[in-house]
Order: sequence, then structure tokens, then C-alpha cells
Amino acid sequence: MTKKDIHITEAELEILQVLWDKKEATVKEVHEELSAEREAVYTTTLKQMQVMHEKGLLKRDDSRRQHIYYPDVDIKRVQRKFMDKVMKNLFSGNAGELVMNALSNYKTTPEELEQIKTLIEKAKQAKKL
Amino acid sequence: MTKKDIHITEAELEILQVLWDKKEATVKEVHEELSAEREAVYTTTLKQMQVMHEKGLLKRDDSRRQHIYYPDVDIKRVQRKFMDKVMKNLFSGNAGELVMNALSNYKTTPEELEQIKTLIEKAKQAKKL
DNA sequence: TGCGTTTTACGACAATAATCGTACTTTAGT
DNA sequence: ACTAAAGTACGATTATTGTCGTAAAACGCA
Repeated sequence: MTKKDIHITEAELEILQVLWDKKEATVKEVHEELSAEREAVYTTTLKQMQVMHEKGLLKRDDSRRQHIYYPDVDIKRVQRKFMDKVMKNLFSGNAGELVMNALSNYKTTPEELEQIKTLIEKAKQAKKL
Repeated sequence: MTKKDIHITEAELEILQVLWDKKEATVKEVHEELSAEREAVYTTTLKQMQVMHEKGLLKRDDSRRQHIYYPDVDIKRVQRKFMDKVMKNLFSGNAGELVMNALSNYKTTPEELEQIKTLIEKAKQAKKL
């Protein structure tokens, strides 16, 4: 009974992002986050989250008046799913290109760059064996 | 009159992928590619491509019986759009994580790894200035 | 207890995306 | 010219997603 194949829509992904980030949040909080970036109607967000709860994407504590929602999907799994799609459809399965694209379009900290280098070294070692 | 804001749907992305790869193709060819991976009905693919043509996502040469379609959106722009979304919604804007995720989940060639290292060096230099 | 405020519930609707059947067109071969 | 085969056109329908209004419930407090 995995929930591997539940389809996550655009709107749902936005909401999940807020929840992954905050770990937990009320509808109000999520709504405020979303409103910061675009027009959003409260009841729309509410409904969305209720549906997500039914779908099993969110857990919630409704013991108090203001319900508290928690993400209930593994972010890694979702990352993987979306990355697979991006890899396949936009980079023809070529991970190197994707990585270079990311490195040149987005900022990284020196620490991250170091970590990445380490990772590359490891990969190279592994290949030599 | 850019077409920056045309929304590309899932199904459309799949078709574009085939066309970016092949540079040009007939409906039949695209349909065969898609069929290799999932159930697909010919007229559905056809219709899809016709709509994409209207939307300006595809160009076509209909001088012969079998129309030939060409992608008419810049892949870089689309890559960017999707990557932005993935970065923001799934990696909280953290490019390092995304890169490491890609490096550890997908295969890369030694050449690519070299290129990436070079890119990293450059980035580090740039930061020092 | 009664009232205003905050929040949830939920149905109804609108918008978008995807599917497919059927009819029409083009062409090659005879 | 006729026919079969291979395409395209396109409307109609269904499925999915997203939106919003209205009502009901829960609570705080005078």
C-alpha cells in the first residue's frame, strides 16, 4: 500500500514545498506563504489542503480549532520522481548536462562546491575498480 | 511577442522530447516512440501535435502528405523553466543539493565529471575576485 | 448565554488537458 | 478512373485540476 503512484499536481507541489520547509503549518500559514508570491484565495488553499489530506499527502492534527498539517510524503521520493522526468524529457537522460546547467544557472556556496568535488572524486574511484 | 508564457503540459513535453531528439519527425514517428513506452492512440498523438502547432510549439512542413513537424521552442528556455520549478519546490533553492542528488542517482561519463570539475574551479575562481 | 471573529466543510462550477471516434483527403498502384 | 491504404481534420466527450461562494462549526469573551 505504497503511495508511489499518487499524482502530485502543480498546486499541491507548492503547498508541499511550504510544509517540507516549515515541517508543519496551519492553512493560514501556508496561505500567507503562497500569497507572498501570487494571488491566492484562502478557501482555495484550504480546499486544496483538505484534498491533499484525503489523498494521503498530508497528515493533520485536528484536535484544536486551527488544524495543523504535516507533509506525509517522502521528499526524496518526490524529488526523484520529478528529477527522472526532467532528466528524461529535458536532458535526454544526460546527467552531466543537467548538472552543468544547474551549476551555471544557480548559485552555490564554496562548501557545496567542495562537497561536489568530493563526490566526483568518489565516483571516479568507483569507476576505476 | 515572445512565447515565454505558453504553458507546456505533460503530454506536450513528451512529444517535444522526441522532437528535440530527432530534430524533426512525422506524427507516425513520434507516435511510435511514445508507444514504445506506454499505451498511445494514434489520433490522440496527432491531435496533440496539431494543437501544439497552433500554440506555436511546433512548426511543420505540410507540403507533402505526411506532415513533418519541428520543435519551435527553445529547449534551453524550457529547461530553465522546469529547473526553476524543481529548484524552488523540491530543493528549496539549494543548487548544491540538486547537483549532488543528480550525481548520485544518475550515471555520468568520466568526461562529464572532468567538465564539471572544471566548471567548479571556474566558479571558485570567480568567487575569489 | 449571546455575538463577533476565525476557521473549517463542502458542493458547485470553471478551466484546462487528454482522449478517441468518425469523416474527409491524399496518394500510389493497377 | 477506382480502390485500398495511409494520413489528417476536428468535434465531442471525459478526466483532471483549480477556484470560489456560502454555510456551518468552534471559540473567545463581554
